[in-house]
Amino acid sequence: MQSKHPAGRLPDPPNPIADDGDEAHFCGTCAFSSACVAAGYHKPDLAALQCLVEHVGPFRAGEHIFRTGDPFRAIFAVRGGTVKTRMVDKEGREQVLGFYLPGEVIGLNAIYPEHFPCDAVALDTTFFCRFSFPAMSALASRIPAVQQHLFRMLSKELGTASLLAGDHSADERVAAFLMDLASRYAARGFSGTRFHLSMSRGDIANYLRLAAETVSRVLSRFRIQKLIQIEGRELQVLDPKGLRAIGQSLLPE
Amino acid sequence: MQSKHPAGRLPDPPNPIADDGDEAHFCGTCAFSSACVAAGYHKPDLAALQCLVEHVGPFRAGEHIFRTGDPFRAIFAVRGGTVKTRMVDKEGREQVLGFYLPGEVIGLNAIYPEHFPCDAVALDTTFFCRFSFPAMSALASRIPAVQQHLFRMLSKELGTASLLAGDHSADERVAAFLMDLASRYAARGFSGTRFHLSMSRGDIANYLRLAAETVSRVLSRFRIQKLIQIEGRELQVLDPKGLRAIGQSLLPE
DNA sequence: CGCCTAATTGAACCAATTCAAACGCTGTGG
DNA sequence: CCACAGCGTTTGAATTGGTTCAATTAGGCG
Repeated sequence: MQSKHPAGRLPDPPNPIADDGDEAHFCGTCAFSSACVAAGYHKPDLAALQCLVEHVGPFRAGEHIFRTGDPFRAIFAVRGGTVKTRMVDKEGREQVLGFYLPGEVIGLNAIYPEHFPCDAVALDTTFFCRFSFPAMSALASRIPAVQQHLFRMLSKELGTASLLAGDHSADERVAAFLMDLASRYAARGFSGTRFHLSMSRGDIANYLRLAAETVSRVLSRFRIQKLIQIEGRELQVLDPKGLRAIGQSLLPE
Repeated sequence: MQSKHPAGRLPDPPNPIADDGDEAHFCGTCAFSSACVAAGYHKPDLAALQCLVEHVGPFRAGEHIFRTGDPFRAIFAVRGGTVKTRMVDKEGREQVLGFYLPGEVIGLNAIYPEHFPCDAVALDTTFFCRFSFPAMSALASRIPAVQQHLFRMLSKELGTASLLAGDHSADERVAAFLMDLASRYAARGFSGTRFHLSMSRGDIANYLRLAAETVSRVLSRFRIQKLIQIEGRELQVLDPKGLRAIGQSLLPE
């Protein structure tokens, strides 16, 4: 996935969602694939699941998928590209809540308030599967696997605050952030050692509750220490063990 | 887990759950009350809901309701008392994840991993309703209101990270913490201006990512500024508007 | 080419931490 | 009954990691 043309301002989406003809393959990296499988690809249930999905996009860097206060009607699975969610307080200060990679889902935190409590902003060219939530819950009532999948996704997201937890040094936070990204990319079949940072240093810093300058300094230090290779936003993890060791107290296990 | 007499030192709990005879009234402050109401108090569904509930407790200060790694079988609604959830990293450092008051639910973050990812520790004498999660999901499939209620609880908890978000001063954090507690107490019918802090300064500090000394200093300052009255753990909010103003960027609205 | 924004790097500063000491409360044991 | 130990809390003084301010460099695009 991940558009073939990652850079921002292309006149037109390079590869409009072209693989619709091969749903089974397309869904392989989708957040709902396991639910689909559980529902059974050949049962009529699957038709219902397909039915409530809508492919949306492309959105380009800086565009909003939804905005704070928008009425909640659907959740979005990222098919390609990267998204940040953020809140903006009334003084205009931004607070980055998270980054979402292909296969991950945004909008779950809007179920309860029934309005989106945050903005979702594309960091590069992004595509989504849009799932009508009312239709999804109705389906969940009929198909236990779908219900279970929703419960699990929600519960999983509850465990995601860990990168921000605790009083940890800038080094720990940045190392843990990089390894978290790496493992999430790896989990979706991308390289876990070489990837593109779709977000700016400022976004990373904001997310980690650091200053952009601090993130820059830490990354420079990691490079000097041969933990990573980084040029602009192209990252290569040279010493995963070393990074993991630094960020260990913030990472799983 | 959940023995009636959890190894405690008291010969007997002061006020053993005495209101079982009046379920409807008892459930008034319960986290599931709205689901019960939606299910209809007089339908057979309600019987099913009652059926999967088990009253557990008392637990006394310091006792564990569940521990990291315990297999996930149930969620717990706090009936009385206060609970903290926490993680302990391998260096032995504690990380407080949250405090839970009567009417609130713990254990939702264990659905996905299928094991509790944290400890739950009683801060004072606590009682719970224990809901078998398999039974609960089965019921949710049959009763849309129950399913919706679970979705909403999960989603609501996703929005709870806000007190920790952002780079905010100690004053902002503490003020927001106090007002958050106040509003949660008020929402459950307790006083929102006078309440007991069941947790130590150290727990508050850990939760807010501050040092215990800092919390102590801020509280002292707030007292001098006549924002609060505080003696030990007995708190009275004298100037809710003032506190809210200080913590505004961390609080709803 | 030149503008604009992002990123890097250096130096000064500051809020919160750490270190340290004293106080108060509670439970224990002589 | 009182002395003592242990823990939580408060308060003061010194330290520091990260921020802020500032200047420079690099990169993308009209």
